Amino acid sequence: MTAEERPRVLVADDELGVRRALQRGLTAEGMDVAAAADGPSALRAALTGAFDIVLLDIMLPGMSGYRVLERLRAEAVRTPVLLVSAKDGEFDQADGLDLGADGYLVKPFSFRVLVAQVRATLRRAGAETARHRLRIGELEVERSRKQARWAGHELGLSPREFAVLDVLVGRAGAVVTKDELLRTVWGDEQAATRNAVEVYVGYVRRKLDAAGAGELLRTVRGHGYLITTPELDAALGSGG
Amino acid sequence: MTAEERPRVLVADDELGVRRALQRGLTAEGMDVAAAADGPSALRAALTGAFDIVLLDIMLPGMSGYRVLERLRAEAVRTPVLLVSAKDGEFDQADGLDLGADGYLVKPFSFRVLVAQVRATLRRAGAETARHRLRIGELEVERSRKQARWAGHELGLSPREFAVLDVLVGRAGAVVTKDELLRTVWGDEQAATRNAVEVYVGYVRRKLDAAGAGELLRTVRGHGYLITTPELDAALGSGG
DNA sequence: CGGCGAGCTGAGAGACCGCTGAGAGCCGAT
DNA sequence: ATCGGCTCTCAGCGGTCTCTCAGCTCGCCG
Repeated sequence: MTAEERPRVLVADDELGVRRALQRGLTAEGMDVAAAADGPSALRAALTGAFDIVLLDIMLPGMSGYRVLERLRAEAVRTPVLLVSAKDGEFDQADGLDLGADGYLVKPFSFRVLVAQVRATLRRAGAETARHRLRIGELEVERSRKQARWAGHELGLSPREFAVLDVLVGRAGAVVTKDELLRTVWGDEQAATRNAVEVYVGYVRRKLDAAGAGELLRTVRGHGYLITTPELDAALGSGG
Repeated sequence: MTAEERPRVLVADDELGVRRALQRGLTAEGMDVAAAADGPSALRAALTGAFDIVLLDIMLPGMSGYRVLERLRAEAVRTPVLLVSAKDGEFDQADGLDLGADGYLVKPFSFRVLVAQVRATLRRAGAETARHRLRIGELEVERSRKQARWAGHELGLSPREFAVLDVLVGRAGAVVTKDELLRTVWGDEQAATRNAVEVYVGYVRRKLDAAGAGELLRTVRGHGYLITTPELDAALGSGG
């Protein structure tokens, strides 16, 4: 597990100002930030497992932060979650921690405390729990087992193929260029050419097709490749 | 996770009343509690690694909680630490988390919040605690006796073979690479080559086969070896 | 409509991976 | 000294995987 990549943070808050501020601030701290404005979309985005940490406001429209957290844990998603609340009642805090939260922040919090919390939580979780299992729709990528499944059906990828899919899924919702794939999968020496990437994406595609995942891995002509879901589009697209 | 044993808690606080109260309360919650009244003795106790969690007051005679924590981490002791303080300044909190604390409590805290924090932290750390007797389906590995059995039938492994199986079983459900096995079984000097790992996995396999455990130890080409069972797959795949 | 460049793919060579049998070296027990 | 068990290396074998090449398709632009 590469040590210091850019951590991916999901911010779930109903106030546009908060989302904007956190997005700007955390980006400046070297993190990739996605945002969700309501409970259901926060849950959908978090369920993909594509994030290293979730900042979850408790009072969200559609579905409370508590219930989002509860559902997440019920689905065996172990992404670290920091609960954020304007309340400071002890009951809230105890309930949140019992539900499997990894920390608690009370509004108004200082940005410095927030960053320290996020960093500490990321450090604690390390590479082990975070983004251990990724889910994009029916696609499941289990890193500890080097296994990829579509609708429960094992794809049987070779190591290279798995590495390619892993990178794409890890950056789900964003276009990944061929050069990026070359760098991360083939290494910085870049022994291989870009065509190798095309060939391997082709292999992965064939196996996805065979399992029934037709249009999942898309080509964005002139830019690279993209794996996404509507949920992620929403979170990553709306800048706040 | 493993069945709930009694967690061992170290309480470091200079006020006798607080120590008494926590001792009584946490014991009633099913935990074993030890207490330290000053920094140096807290450090000495924590350095033993015999605790599952440390409640560390920041203002301690002889040595501040910060420095205790710092020394602990410097000595590579990773026991979870909850910092406790009367202060609520943001700087304290940020510093503590940066030093490697696992949580923060501000006095006066309610007992309910404390217990929730402790539980949450234990739960988080819990997965990695050592286990003595491992069971993977019909396979039983008894570490203290260096014995492995399949369906009650002793396998008769040599020390090396046992060590290999032990690592694999300890990581059941995840792929273990040959280099990882080399490091953990053969030691960091890596006197042996990767082929030695292949040879020993072969030996272990033969003995497992002889006992009737055919497909247990699988090869994941290009990645390493994997021991798993349908039950484990199910647990990791949904319930966690 | 024609041309260009981007991307896709079938074929194939060679490298690489993992397994195995044989056996050398080492050690403790007899 | 001899034996047997354990550890580990070596060489060789299938078999798979990786990656290049060349030809092809397709979308885009003028």
